Amino acid sequence: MPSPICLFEIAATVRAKRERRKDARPAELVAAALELFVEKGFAATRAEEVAKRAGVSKGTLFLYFASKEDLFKAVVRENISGRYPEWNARFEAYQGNTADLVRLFMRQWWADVGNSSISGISKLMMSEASNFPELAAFYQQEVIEPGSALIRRILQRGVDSGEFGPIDMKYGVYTILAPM
Amino acid sequence: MPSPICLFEIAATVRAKRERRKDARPAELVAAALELFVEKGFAATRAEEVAKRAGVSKGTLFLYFASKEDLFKAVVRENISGRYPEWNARFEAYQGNTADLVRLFMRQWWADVGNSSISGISKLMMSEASNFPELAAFYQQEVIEPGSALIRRILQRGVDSGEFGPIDMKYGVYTILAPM
DNA sequence: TAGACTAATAACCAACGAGTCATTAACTTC
DNA sequence: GAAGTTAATGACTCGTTGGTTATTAGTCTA
Repeated sequence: MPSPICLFEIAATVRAKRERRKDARPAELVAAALELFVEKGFAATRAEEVAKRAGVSKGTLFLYFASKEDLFKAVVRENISGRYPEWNARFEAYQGNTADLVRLFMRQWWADVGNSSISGISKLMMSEASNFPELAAFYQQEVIEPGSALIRRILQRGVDSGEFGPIDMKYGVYTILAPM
Repeated sequence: MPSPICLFEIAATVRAKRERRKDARPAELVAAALELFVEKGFAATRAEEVAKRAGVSKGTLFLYFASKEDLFKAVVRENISGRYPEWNARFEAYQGNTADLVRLFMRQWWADVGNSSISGISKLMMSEASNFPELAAFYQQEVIEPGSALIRRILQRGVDSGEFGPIDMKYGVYTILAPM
């Protein structure tokens, strides 16, 4: 008697059970977590659900991430703060005038973050920060501060080159950051 | 030896323990719940916390409300849908031109809802609707639909009296509702 | 193919929070 | 002030979820 056909196995994306793919798991888990966190919020997302969407068991999730908060941090690093080095490098290398640089920067941000599901992460932090002070502090120091610093350096460049008048840096940074 | 002074009893608002105030409890619980729901969201707010802020035990909360969702519904009724009858009556009684009525209506809404913590409830529903379909349906039918109906009647009045051109009602309602 | 190594799992545990209920004590009535 | 009524409590249950671990089974080497 032939073994019965499992409908799930027809889907191209389906994989055998208990497959060992150590190097692919973290990225897949982070991707699943991003989707679910944005969709339902951090607190409302169940660890087991993330695991299921990534095609593994809950135990496997905790094999790669020490806690749910740790998983969240990985999502942020992978999608936001991990991009700062590249952005910083691009800023250092830039040759044109600063007004164009500001425009370039904001377009880049929109393409990489604002226009995708990643922007949901910032909204998330806004509403859940009070319930997860640990994560709020992490986000502040890993995302907000480096981002502000980059903007400040760009503005300072404009001031130094005489393109911009002397700006109050604090307000200048907020002016750029607010629409984001 | 005189009994020691309890600092808490100095505050004017503090009340004796186990006070029996059946008629005041529901309103106090609803007020506490509104604060906390807006502050932390529905799911993240603990029933016991609401009770504590209202100065009663958790058991007392469930003496007056069958469930946490029921408490939420009471908050919505008390602060939003409960005001529709008055608003409807004011609309029926209104004598002037419809453009002014629209302005009046929006100012009223801003004064009663938009400008206070109650507007937090709508934001709340937006983000938590997917996790609490029961509440989403309630909100839709108790708040959104009557609200839309009222706006529609106001616009229809303008069309009937010849003040407004023939509007597509669906878009007209959204145009008013969106900024709210 | 036997055996070592380890990725993956599923059963398990502890903490927490919604909702319940037997008990307590504040009022009312006689 | 004794007895009856009921508002209020806090200790309890039960389901859920973050996190752990003993066991299972792929993979690699000899």
